[in-house]
Amino acid sequence: MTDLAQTSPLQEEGRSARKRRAIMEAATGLFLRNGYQGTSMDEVAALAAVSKQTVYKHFTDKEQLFNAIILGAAERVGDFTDTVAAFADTENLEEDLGELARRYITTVIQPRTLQLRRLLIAEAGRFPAIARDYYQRAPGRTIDAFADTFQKLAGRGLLRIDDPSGAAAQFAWLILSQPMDRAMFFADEQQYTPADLHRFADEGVRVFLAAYRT
Amino acid sequence: MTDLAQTSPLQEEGRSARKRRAIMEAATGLFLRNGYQGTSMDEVAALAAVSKQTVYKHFTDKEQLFNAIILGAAERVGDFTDTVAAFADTENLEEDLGELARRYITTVIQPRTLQLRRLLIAEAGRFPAIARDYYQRAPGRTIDAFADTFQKLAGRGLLRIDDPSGAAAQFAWLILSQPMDRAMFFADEQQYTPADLHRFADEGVRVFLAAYRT
Amino acid sequence: MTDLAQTSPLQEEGRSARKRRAIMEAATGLFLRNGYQGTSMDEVAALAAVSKQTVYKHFTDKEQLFNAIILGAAERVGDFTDTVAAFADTENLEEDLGELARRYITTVIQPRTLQLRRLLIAEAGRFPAIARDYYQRAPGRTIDAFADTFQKLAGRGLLRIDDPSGAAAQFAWLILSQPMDRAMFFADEQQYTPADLHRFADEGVRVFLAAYRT
Amino acid sequence: MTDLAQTSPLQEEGRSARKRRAIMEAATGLFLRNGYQGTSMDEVAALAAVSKQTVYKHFTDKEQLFNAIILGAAERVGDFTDTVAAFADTENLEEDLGELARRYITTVIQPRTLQLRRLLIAEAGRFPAIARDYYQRAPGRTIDAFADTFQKLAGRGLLRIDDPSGAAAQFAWLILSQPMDRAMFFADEQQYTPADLHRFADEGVRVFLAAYRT
DNA sequence: CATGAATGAGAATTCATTCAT
DNA sequence: TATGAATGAATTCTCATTCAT
Repeated sequence: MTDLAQTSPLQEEGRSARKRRAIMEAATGLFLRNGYQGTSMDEVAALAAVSKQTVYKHFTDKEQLFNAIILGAAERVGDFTDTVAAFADTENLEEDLGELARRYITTVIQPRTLQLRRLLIAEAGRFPAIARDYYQRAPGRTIDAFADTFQKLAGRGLLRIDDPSGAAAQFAWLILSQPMDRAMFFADEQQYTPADLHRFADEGVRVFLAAYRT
Repeated sequence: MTDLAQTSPLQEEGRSARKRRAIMEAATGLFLRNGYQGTSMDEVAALAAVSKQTVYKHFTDKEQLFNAIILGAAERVGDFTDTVAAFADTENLEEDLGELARRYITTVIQPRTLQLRRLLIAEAGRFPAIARDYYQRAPGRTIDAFADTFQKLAGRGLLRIDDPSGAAAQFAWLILSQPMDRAMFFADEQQYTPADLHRFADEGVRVFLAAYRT
Repeated sequence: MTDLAQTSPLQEEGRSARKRRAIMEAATGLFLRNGYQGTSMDEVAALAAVSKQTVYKHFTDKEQLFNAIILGAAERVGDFTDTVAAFADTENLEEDLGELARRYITTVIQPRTLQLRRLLIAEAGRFPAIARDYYQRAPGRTIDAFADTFQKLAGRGLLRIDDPSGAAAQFAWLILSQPMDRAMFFADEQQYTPADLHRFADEGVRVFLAAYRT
Repeated sequence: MTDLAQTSPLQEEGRSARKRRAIMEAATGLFLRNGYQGTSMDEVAALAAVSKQTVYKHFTDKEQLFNAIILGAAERVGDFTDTVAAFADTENLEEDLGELARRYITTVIQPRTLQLRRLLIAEAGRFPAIARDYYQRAPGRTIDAFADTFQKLAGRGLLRIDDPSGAAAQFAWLILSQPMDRAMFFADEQQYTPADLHRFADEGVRVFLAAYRT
């Protein structure tokens, strides 16, 4: 009876939606690990424990499945813009920026995000539109948020900045580049401890403030 | 032996070596453009204008061919270490570092290098050893050279640096990150003019010196 | 029964019969356009807006569905026998035969009829029984009617005919062959205007009468 | 040694050409019997006793194979134009035209030709270009030859003809229609004896001459 | 040694038909 | 009764690799 209840029509999520979710989860894992060409529809169906037909009924073809997977994964990438915007009101520039940087790098340098990034770079030739899309959203949106915030801080006389966008990009990469670059080339291994990441954040903030603080 | 002598007695490079080169050139282009799985041995043979058997005579299998291609392409990536080392004797820190940065970014941000980088990131899961190898050499070696040079400059009292490796990495990425990141996601399009690149170099140098100059 | 009554007590045609009709209409169009193998049960169900199960409830399998479609379409092919029989009483042989021929060709050379003919020829190997059946009815029945009528006209001394069946077949094909043949090979295009068809009819009648009129 | 001689390089036809012929023969039989969709590339390879790869190396895809088969089969359809042209000099109109008609129907009403015709009609929707092509050549070319010859005979005062093309078409179909039509709907069975065919020819000639002889 | 053919598997996709709900 | 899912095979086409000539 309990078992039956799970599949009963009273559930909010129907059989169909459940299967669709199973397919997406399976495909996400496989695409992220093995890439587009390295993932077969058979594998997806098997891992999702559905028939190939069901996969094809939910997603017209492999390309559409890939698209859906990427969009889904990209959505789940944490949104950091609000946090960045809030920082514009800081009363303690150095400390708050340090804290922001630490949270930023900790958010971005996560296995899922890095795998997604690697996958998109790998498939940029085959799926230019998807790559472009992702590029503009992550970390593009966050960098834009930084640019806005830096401009406000410049308005408050706390920073001296000519080109907020350029400065924001410099800030972001000062913090992220080293672990990100390493992660791109080391697919499987564990990468960095939180302490490591904090150090990158702190060093990046130090350099940034040396150049841009009034 | 007599037979062979008849066919190419005067050639400096035997038929075999010539064909090997043809195969490598064909495979390099194809792998860089289409990736590992996107390149078939048939295509390689056809583009090199040799038979498939010849390909397999020279390279045991597709994996070995890929290895050879990557090593070959990586070697051809410009060596910048001497230039960096020479800079340790500078009499004009700001100007010379600016010039160095401009040459650095111009060297690195080249289609071939970028394609190679994308390819390696794409195949990092399938070929961890190759990716690791490349990571440590390029831009690793150049960054090491920067680290050495920055330490010498610190010794000469021109810079104030605790962690030369970290500072070198920051320097490199301050300059390269933005165009590099963009290039990773935009496979085909033209990317940046020399003037654009110079601006990245100049801005990077400015920030770096603000943080590290005595 | 009570339950059923609730769902459609007033309908003349039950839900079931309506769906059956929808399936047949959908299948007819698809089979005629795309052939037997070119039509999938999925398409049929989708176009008829019913579930596949419903299709299978009404028609055991694809073959039976095809059979039903052909029979239905063949029935709808215009019956010309009465018109032909009436002509036996003509008082004006040449003129009435011309008129008859014009109506004959106009009736036969119609998209639906031609598509059906092409379909049956295409599937004659797979469905010999159906093809045989259709062959004997259309235009077989009409030709038989012509044979009867020609014999009567011979009895009235208006024609001189030894083999009424043969003469009837000659008459029919003298009129139909050219546009029919063309239509078989040109699946999509518009074929002939009414004026064209009338010319074929007139020319056919002229030749026929030259050979068979007393 | 005898066996080896068959495959020696001294043969005019190389291995490759031999395989190509084997594939075409196999495919011709299968396509003619089972149609385009009813024939699988696996079957073709198996019947030709070659690997699927070999099939695909000779013919890019199924469509191209089909094209080649049709062209080959259409070429082998007997050319009747010379015979028809020679008839323009006849000294014995009725007898020679009868003889010509008998040879004509005997040539056309042959299993291979009929199968090819049925196949082309079946696939006219999928391959309009091929169907059009065939239509214009066979029996189009022969009918054109009849038209030329009839015109010459009219010039010699032996026939009275306004529209040579129309008369030629009438002539051809007067002779062919009945067995052709039957053959289209009866895919497998034996159809007509030579005597039957001669009767169709004679009757057709009789009617034609009644209408067109001076 | 090098070319064409073969192998044997695997990929994407589709189909007719049948369960289970 | 009718819907979505499942089944299981088939189809077109490609691939890496290996023989045979």
